[in-house]
Amino acid sequence: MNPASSNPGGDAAQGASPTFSPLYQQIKALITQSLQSGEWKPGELMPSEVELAARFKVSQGTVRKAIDELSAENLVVRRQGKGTFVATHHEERAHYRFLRLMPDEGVPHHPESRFIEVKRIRAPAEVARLLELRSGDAVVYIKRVQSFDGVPAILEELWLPGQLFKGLTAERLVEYKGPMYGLFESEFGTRMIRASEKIKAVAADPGAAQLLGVAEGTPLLCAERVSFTYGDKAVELRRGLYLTARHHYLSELS
Amino acid sequence: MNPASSNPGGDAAQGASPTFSPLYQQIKALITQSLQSGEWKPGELMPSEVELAARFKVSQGTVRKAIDELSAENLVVRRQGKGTFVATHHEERAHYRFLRLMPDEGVPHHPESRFIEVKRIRAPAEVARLLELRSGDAVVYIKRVQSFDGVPAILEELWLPGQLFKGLTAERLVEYKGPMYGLFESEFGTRMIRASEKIKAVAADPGAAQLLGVAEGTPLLCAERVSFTYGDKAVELRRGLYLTARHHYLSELS
DNA sequence: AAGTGGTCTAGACCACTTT
DNA sequence: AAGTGGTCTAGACCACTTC
Repeated sequence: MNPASSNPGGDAAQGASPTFSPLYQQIKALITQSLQSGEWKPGELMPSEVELAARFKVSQGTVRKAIDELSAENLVVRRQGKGTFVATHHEERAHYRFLRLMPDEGVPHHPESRFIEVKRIRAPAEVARLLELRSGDAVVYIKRVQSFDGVPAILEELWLPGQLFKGLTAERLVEYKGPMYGLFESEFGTRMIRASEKIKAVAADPGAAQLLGVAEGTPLLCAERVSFTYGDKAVELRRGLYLTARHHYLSELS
Repeated sequence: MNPASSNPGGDAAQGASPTFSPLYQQIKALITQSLQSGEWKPGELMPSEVELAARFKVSQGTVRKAIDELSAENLVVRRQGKGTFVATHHEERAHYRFLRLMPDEGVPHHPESRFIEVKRIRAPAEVARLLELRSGDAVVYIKRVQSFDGVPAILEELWLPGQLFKGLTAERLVEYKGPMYGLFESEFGTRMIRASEKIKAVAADPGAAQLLGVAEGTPLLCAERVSFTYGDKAVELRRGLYLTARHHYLSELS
């Protein structure tokens, strides 16, 4: 009678794929598609649960469970009495999800950037492999130093798929205020959803030592990050060297 | 009519506290108490949702939501068709939740331990502060080296509240096979629920260099961990020095 | 007053496991 | 066949926000 009871037969418009999934997972996938396609933009209010339930012809409870998971994955933000909003990098609370370097004392705050180099190059083999590109594809290369209160603490290199970041120039980076992920989201339509970091301890080479203002051989924390957007697509490679004299990398094991 | 509708008045046996919480949160707290008290032990099967619903006089859906959260926090494990089990450190899948050092190549596996020192001491001020003890309280101090395939990679020091780990000796540690957290859980009734790590890069001092078989000054990753049991009570301080030549610390940002 | 997400209930059926 | 967790629905009421 109701549409959901036909679920076991596979009622969704997903084509005749051999995999079945619960209704709420199918709804979640459909909502994710709308997020990815930009039907609702970052920061915007999404349709209410009741509207979505009507649109997908399922009960509100099913939509609710789908949105529950999207909320847990930080793709959307629920606000009681107001509605559900598309998550955005343009808010304080989102900033520290990807910035794990904390001061040993005092409250966290944002570093200032100084860009050393911004250019377009052909992807080296290693970069291409991690970004799932072909070796030689165009990538944007960025090198910058970040400082807290004028004291350098982070030396960072980034590689971004040239395809996705066509108009990215040094000027845009310099004039933009706020975290880079905000720029990527607003200007290039690419939102970072999650990331994975591999961390090592290394000795500062001459170049890093000079830029960070420390002695050659100083132990630095090296974090290699691969960031993913919708559909687990890799869209950023980042290698950061962190000076941990007065800061630490915070990792919550839960 | 039904017991839940009296919720807004505060129906639970929590005393006349000024804070109100949803019914499922109260149920969650009651279940957590039973877990903490050992009414159901690690690895054991818990009562079914239907039984718990009857016991607490709420609907199955409310118990379900409570257990959903406990499951998300890794306090319990659900298995369809079988039931809900109390989480335990005695299973492969639980081991890598607190062991983040991964080999750069190949599949993760467990290190072998060699204990350097095990003794009872008075807590230094810094240790006491982090473990929320009084300075001078008894603590168990452990120092060990861990190796992968015979190659040293981790130098670790631990401080544990003496109160909680009364019978902990070097012999117990040496004869016990498997992760220390399994020993703590089975023999001392203390389960680690979550932990917080502060990570820095440091230079190997003479002692560390000798034990890890590297040159003095070699960059090492230093992870200072505070672990918590039920009720967010700190019960372990651990300082690990990791050799990251062939391994890395894995951090998922999500 | 109206709309939103948040909680709670009750009942149905499904998928999986064990007896 | 019986029991378990997993999904789905429908309806009620609450807390919060806005008009």
